[in-house]
Amino acid sequence: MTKASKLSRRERQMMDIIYRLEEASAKEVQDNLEDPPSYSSVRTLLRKLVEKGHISHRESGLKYVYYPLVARKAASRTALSNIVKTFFSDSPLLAVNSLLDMSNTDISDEELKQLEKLIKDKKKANKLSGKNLTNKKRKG
Amino acid sequence: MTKASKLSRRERQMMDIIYRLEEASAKEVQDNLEDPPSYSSVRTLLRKLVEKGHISHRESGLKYVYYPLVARKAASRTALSNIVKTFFSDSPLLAVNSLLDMSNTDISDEELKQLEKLIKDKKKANKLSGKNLTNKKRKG
DNA sequence: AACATAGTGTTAAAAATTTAACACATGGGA
DNA sequence: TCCCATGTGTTAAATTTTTAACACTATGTT
Repeated sequence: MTKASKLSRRERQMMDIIYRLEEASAKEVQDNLEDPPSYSSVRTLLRKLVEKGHISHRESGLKYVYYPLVARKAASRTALSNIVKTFFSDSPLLAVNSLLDMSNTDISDEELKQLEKLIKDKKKANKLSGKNLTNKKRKG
Repeated sequence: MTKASKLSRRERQMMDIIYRLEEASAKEVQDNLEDPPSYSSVRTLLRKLVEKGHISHRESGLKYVYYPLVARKAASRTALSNIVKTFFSDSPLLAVNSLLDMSNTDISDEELKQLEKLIKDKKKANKLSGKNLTNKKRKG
């Protein structure tokens, strides 16, 4: 029953665009929509998203620029979490696995090194908090 | 313009449930919906999803059991790919990072080891295909 | 000043989604 | 056999979503 789960199709598309671009004018949103409706329609929907509290806008010169009210990071976590629930039996690791698989040639050695470092850090954190006895799941 | 992106709100919710449960009867779908509508409504929507080619059903005893026509794995990749585009500037690695962060205490040392192995394998694959010169991105 | 351009807000029609009412089928028990 | 519980399919009303028409404001240009 998350907030995002109540978005209609178009609203969802628009939110995605705004998140992707960080912020966007009505025109930009329209340009990025598939099967874009009229400019007028786009503006109406944007206003609706404002009313619903999903986005806000500031004036930038003559026009409005819209930006999400829930920070990108938080929103991305929610989105990931939902996918993990839906497709990966609630196991983030399985999702990571799939991501690495997917992006096969897209991950350079450089990046893999970074990732290894990240994992080492996690291990360290595990040791410190002494939670690595077997397979404990916290945070229910 | 993906198939899934055309789903309406309810349809999306239902697809998620079916993916999560792998397969589900109308009753199960209804039970898992938030603000569930009448049984009759659920069935109508399910039939619509069948018509649109998103799911199919087989008879199981007296009732129908519905299952997705796009395999879970493929669907999950599409979903992840969209999130990566929307929230992680198209970088799978950033998404992995976030997943590891998110699930902080939920990943055991055991799992981290598995992950390390996974990464080693990737590195090996990189070497074999000789794509690790600097930071090449393929698959545009 | 008159006009064109590029914005905005309001409102309502058109289309799609969502819901449920009704009718029919089958199996099990009184 | 007759009824009840639990399924299904068809259809249409209710609601929400989507779209665009229209009216307005401000800026820059001739």
